[in-house]
Amino acid sequence: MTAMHITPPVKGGPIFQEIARFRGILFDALLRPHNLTMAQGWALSLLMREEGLRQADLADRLNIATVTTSKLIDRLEARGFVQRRADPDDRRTNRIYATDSARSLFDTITSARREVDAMANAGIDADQLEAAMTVLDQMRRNLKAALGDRDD
Amino acid sequence: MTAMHITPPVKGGPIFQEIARFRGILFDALLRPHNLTMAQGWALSLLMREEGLRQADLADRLNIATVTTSKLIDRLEARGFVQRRADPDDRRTNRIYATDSARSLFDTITSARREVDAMANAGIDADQLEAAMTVLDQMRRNLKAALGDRDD
DNA sequence: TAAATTTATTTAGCTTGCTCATCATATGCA
DNA sequence: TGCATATGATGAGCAAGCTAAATAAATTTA
Repeated sequence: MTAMHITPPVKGGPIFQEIARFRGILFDALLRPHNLTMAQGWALSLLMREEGLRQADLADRLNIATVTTSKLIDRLEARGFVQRRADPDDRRTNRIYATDSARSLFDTITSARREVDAMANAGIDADQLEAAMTVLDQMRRNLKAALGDRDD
Repeated sequence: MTAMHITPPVKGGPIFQEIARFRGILFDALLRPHNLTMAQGWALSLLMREEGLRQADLADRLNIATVTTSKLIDRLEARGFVQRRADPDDRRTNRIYATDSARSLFDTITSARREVDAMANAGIDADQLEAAMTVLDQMRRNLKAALGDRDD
């Protein structure tokens, strides 16, 4: 008989997808009462710190495609959290500004993030967590580089 | 004057979302020539190992909502990778079977996963990687528990 | 047995994200 | 100056998730 082949439990598995998804569900649930989502929260956090970003800048900061910012800003604008203003020096460009209504949610967003982190990191040693985050940061850089190498 | 408050670079940041998304883009690009996506690949991998899973079983294994499996299986079926068969003992239930066409892609899926892992893990010490994965596994369990606690 | 509850799947509708393609405007080079 | 190329935003269309709600069938309980 041939060597028994026990299929291993799919080494890496979709663990990154799962963690991201679980975090998103919890985050969204916390923000939902404020008519906000996690993705919108990340975008607003940025826009509160950097006034008048262009959509392309925002895409760059969030590591998403520029086309994705279009509809994201549509929704933020529809909810009254941002304004698009024409750039006086470049007629192609929009400058995005967070409204006061958005700013009033800053603490909400921050504490939702802390809450999700607390749930995720429960029972994990601080040093091990720190080391793991360092590894994750390297992964992100590796993957981003791999994405860049695709077309350029 | 009050203590200067320098906004920190958003501690955790959306690093989990970014890694998951980057991995997905690379994975999808590798599988695209075979008319397959990452999510479909994970599902097929499972269905090849466990014949005749119900849709709810599949959802459970993949940690996705049962409603999500519905359309996922629609697409897999449309591509000829799976078949839905009626369960003879329970008329509510579908049993899902991977086709030969799907089975012929097993190696493709496996090597795509290896390729993405290789890109992500480049230059990372094996022990550190192992330790990080252990931390991630704990995070996943924590988050899944937190999700379960929401309604139950 | 009949009614109430649970379970499996699906439909409807939303959000996020992608690729591919388009349009308008800037910029750079001959 | 004038054309070619690059850039900023958007539109169309698809995939994968979700929540909420509907339907049908099975199971439990009164």
